[in-house]
Amino acid sequence: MTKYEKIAEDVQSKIEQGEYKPNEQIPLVTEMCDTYGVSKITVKKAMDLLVLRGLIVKRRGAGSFVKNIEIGALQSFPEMSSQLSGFSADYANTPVRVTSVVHDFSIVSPSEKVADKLKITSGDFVYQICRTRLADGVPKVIEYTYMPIDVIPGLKKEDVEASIYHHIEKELGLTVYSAHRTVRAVMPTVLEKERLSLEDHIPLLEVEQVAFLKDGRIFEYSTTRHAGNTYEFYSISVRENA
Amino acid sequence: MTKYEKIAEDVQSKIEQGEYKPNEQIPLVTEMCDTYGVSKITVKKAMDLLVLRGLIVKRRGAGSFVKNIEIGALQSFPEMSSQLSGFSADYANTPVRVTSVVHDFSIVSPSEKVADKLKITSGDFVYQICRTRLADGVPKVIEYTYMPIDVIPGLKKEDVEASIYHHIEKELGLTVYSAHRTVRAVMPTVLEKERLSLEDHIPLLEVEQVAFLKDGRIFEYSTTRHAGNTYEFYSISVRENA
DNA sequence: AAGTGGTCTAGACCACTTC
DNA sequence: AAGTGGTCTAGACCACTTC
Repeated sequence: MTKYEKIAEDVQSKIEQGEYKPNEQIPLVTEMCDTYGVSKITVKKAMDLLVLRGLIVKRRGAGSFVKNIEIGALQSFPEMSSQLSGFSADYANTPVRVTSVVHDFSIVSPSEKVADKLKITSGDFVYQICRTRLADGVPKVIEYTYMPIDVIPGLKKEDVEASIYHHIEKELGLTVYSAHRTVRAVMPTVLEKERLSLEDHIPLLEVEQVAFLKDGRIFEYSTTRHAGNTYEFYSISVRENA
Repeated sequence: MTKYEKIAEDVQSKIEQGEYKPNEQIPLVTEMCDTYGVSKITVKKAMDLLVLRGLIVKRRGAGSFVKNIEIGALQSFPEMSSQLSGFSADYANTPVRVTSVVHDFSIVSPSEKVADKLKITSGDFVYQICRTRLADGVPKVIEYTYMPIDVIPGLKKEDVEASIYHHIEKELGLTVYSAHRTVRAVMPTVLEKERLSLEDHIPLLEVEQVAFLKDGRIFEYSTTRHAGNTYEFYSISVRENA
C-alpha cells in the first residue's frame, strides 16, 4: 500500500469513528505533512481520494472540511459507488446467503449487438449466461451476461452457480478495472416477473454494463434487472477541478 | 486553464477526432513531456483525468491506450456522467427548446425528512418547487426541489420558470461542486402520469439528490422522476488505484 | 497581510511489462 | 535488460479566503 493510500485510510477511519465530525475542518496540509512525515503533494493526493469518495470538500484559502452527510451511510457508500465486484461481493460482509438459479449457461455465436458491445466479430464465441440471484432465498435480480471465451477461459458451471468474479480475479488472476454503465427504468417481462416473484406493476431498474480488465480488454457485456423495490443505484459526482 | 487541463483537452480532442483510435497506444509520458514542455507529473495528472472520464487505460510497464469504446458517444458521455448542471444544460448545445411548467413555487417550513437531507432545522425556511420540464413541448421529467432560502437568496418566479442553476451560478456567483445521488425505478402517481402524458404501465427513473456548493454548504435536495422511455443515467466507474 | 490549498518542476527511486 | 508508468520529495510560485 502506498503512503497516500495509508493516509487516506487513516483520515477516512477518523471520519467514520467520529473523530472528525461533519462540517468540521480537518488538519491543514502542512500539519498532515508533519504528522505523516510526507511531502505536501502526497497529502494532497490522499485527500483527493477522499474528495472522489464524497467524504470531504477542499476550499483553497480556507482548509478542508468533512462533508455534511450521514456518517452511518459511509460504510456502504464508497463501495457501492464503484460497484466493480459483482452481486456476491455486495453481501460479502453480511450474514446474507447468496445463491443463484442458472437458467442458461451456454457457448454461442454472439448477436450483432453483443458482438458490437464486446468489440469482437460474430466469428468469436461467447458465454451466454442467464441467472437469477437470490439473497437469503429471495430473488433480487436477473442477470444476462455475455463474455468472450478467449478473454475468460475455463468458466465452469460451478463458477456460474457461485461467483463469476471470483473465477476472474482469483482463478485467472485478472483485475476488473472499470465499467461503463447505463441505467434505466423498465417493466419486467412475463418470465422475469415470474422469476423474481413480483407483484403486478413493479418496475425494474436495468443496468446495462460494458466492463473492462486492467489490461484494457472488454471482458463482459451484461444487463441486470433489479426488482425496483429492493435495489438502489448510488453515484457521487464531483467537479473535476476540485 | 491549467497546463494539465489543456493537455487533457488536447489528447481528448485527438481521440474524438480519430487521430488516436480505439485500442491504439497514445504517446509515452516522456514524449508528451517534450511535446507540451512540461514535467512528467503534469502529464500524469492530465492522463488521470482522461482515465476518470473513461477514455483511456494506463498500464504500468506497457503504455497508455485508448479504450475500445464508441467514439461517437464521447461527446455526451463525459458530460452526462458528472451531470452537475441541471436539465437546461443537457440541451444547451442542441436546438431543443426547454420550457417549464411550474406547479408550485412557495416558501415553507421543511418536513422532517427534507430538513434532515438539507441538514437544517425545521425552523429554517426552504423553497418548495415542483416543475415539469419539457423539451420541445414534450414533458420529460418532474422535479421536486427544496433549497434553503438562506443559501440561495432572491430566487424569483422567472428563475424557476427558466433555469435555477443559472440563478445560482450566474446571479449569485456560487459554484455547484458535487452531488450524492440515489437512483431507483418507480411507478408514476396518477398526477405524474397526467403531467408527463404517459401511457399505462410506463415506469419512471427516480433520481434523489443532495447537492453541495464549492464552499461545502448543501444547497439542494431534489427528487426528479424521468419518463422511463426517454431517459438514461450514465455512470463510469474506475478502480481508484488506476 | 497572513494563511490556505493548487500547480508545477527536476529528479530519485520503484513496480511492472515486455523482450 | 530495457522500457514503461507510479510514487515521492523539496521547494518555488500562484490563486484564493479570511481578517
